[in-house]
Amino acid sequence: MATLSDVATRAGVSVSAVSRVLSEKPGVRVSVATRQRIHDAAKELNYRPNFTARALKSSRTHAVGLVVPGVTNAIFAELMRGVEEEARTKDYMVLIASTERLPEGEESIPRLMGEGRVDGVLVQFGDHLSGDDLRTVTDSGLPVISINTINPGKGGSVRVEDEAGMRLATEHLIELGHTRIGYAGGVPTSESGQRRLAGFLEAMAAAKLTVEPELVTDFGYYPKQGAQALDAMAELSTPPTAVVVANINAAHGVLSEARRLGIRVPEDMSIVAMHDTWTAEIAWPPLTCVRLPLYELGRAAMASLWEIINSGTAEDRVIADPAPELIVRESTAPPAR
Amino acid sequence: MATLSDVATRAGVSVSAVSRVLSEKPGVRVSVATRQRIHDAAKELNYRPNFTARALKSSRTHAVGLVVPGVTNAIFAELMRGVEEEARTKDYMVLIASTERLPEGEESIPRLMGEGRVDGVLVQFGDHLSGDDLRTVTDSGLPVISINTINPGKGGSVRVEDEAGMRLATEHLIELGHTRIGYAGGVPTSESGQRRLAGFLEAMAAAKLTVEPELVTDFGYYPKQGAQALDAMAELSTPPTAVVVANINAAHGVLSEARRLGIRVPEDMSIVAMHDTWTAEIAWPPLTCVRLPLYELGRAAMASLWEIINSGTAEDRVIADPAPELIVRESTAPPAR
DNA sequence: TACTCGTGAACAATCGTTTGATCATGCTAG
DNA sequence: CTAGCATGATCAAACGATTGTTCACGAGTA
Repeated sequence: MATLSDVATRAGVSVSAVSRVLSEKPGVRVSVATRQRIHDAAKELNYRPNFTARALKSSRTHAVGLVVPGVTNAIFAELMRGVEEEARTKDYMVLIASTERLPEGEESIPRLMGEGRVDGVLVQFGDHLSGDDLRTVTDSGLPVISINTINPGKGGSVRVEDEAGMRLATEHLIELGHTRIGYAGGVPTSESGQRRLAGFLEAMAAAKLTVEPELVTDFGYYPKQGAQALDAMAELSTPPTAVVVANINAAHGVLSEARRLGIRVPEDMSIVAMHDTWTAEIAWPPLTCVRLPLYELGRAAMASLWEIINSGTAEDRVIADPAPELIVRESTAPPAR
Repeated sequence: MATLSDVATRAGVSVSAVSRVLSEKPGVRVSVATRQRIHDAAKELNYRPNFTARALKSSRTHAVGLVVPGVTNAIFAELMRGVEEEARTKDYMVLIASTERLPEGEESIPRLMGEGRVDGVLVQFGDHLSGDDLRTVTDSGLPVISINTINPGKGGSVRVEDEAGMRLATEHLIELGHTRIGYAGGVPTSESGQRRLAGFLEAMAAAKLTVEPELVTDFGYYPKQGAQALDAMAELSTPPTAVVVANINAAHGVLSEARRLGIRVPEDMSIVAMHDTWTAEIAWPPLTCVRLPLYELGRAAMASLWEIINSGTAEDRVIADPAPELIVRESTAPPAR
């Protein structure tokens, strides 16, 4: 690896001259001739600025951390793609820190943040939003953008229109003629989970439909928990004719469980799910979903983080463009009647 | 952020004393009392070594790059989970670099590697293994482990038993009684693609079955290309009664296309796919798959990279434990007869 | 001629750690 | 009583880049 001083020697100038020329700051006084020699030398040696040195001097690493509950799900993938792409335009790199399967007493989050490895952090706590973790993150003093959760401390947040999305999903079922509608939600402590439930309740109320407590579950966002939710509803004396599932991963669980129980979808029961990932299309029946702009959420999150890094200002943003959209596939139909 | 010299001041000793004590090198001569004071001071100030400074001095960043074709697929997720977990045990961080949607002339790979950001790189080029990219990577002088491709230059590689896996899949269909078996493969330039095809051909040969060229396609590993493959086979005068699909993502495409064309799986056609991800279970019918140890592949890749970083030795490894395993679900059945 | 001023470039300190070299001290041995 | 030595700690030079300050030189002005 060629260093600045290698280039300097080859060009016959001082290190500082090289630094100034190559960093292209406005207002540097260097003659055209030297400038040229420096550029030539740099090219010949294939010079690349050493990132660690630069980071040490400037205390900017040009890297951000992305803390997510797990990497093996399509929702995360969409989000991450957005983050990655925006990061690229900002000349940033993304370090993934998954909180999945963290061994007890694991230190990776504090370490990621405390050692000056990153300029800021994007946090999406999933169902298991641990108070401790959250505090570690916000207390670190690093710029933080929290995804789908209003940041309790300082720091901005970015989220999607969960309520509107949920309303869309619920209204779709109502329009189809369903009146006995179940809700399979996430754990109640999660903020976005609360917003989704609110959206469901609003839509039901607007249609003057009653919501029986036994039809509202909150097991969680994973396939197994979706299955659990369906089990709970199936054993009721009169099960719902349609279920709104607050997360597509859980919806996949609902689907397999329905198959196991001999419940036909959509003939016996309609299913509509939150989030539209590519897995919705490969499911059977293909899932009717509400598409939330996850990719855009990722981009916005990274953009906000960049802003707060560079200007110190944190804002809470709601990503409303594109608006939540209902994608009708084959898991919903009018009630059997 | 407290620095070494902050700690030194508080403990009333020199910076070097602190450094030596905290880095716990064997054979440092420091009195118990001083040692104690240093530890106390460090704790009180919540000292954490600055990563950039350390990296600059030691030219070790304790980070590795993971270059993958794309992040939005379950195969990658498995792999990455393995890499991540192994990295954690080695006290390393993982930087993701996706080659997906790289704008023309994008420099992110050379930059990732050339600027001393990472100590080594894990590369998995997918279908689009670009010669240039590969060269950039191997020429950089950085430790490199290539995943599923024997490294053309120096540097180790790590792969799974593609042939054996493919044989397993093919034999399953043969045992079910199929004789006219199609093969939907990846692009022919990929090494693992060649190995898979070889495995298929071996199994067919061993059973003394003929392989008609028109039944062997090589469109690629993505859903759309799987669909293409099925289209090509469906328009033959006598389509195959079973198809081996060299990648589960492509198999999902095959499945939807089959539905579109009115081909029932497995009644009209059996499908067996390579790779067993969670999406196999949510598909309809659930896909019969061959499970390759992708998670273990990830771990092994990271472990190998770590070795080459620390000892300079590169080895080519084949991950054979656990062995490829056939997971029979509902996409395969005896031929219609 | 002496002075100022603008220009182009070099000097040198700094970021936080690591680490070989050095030094002060008290003790043992000759 | 002093040379020799182990011990415990400090000094100081890096690592590679950035950046405020200084310097040398020639042109322009009084």
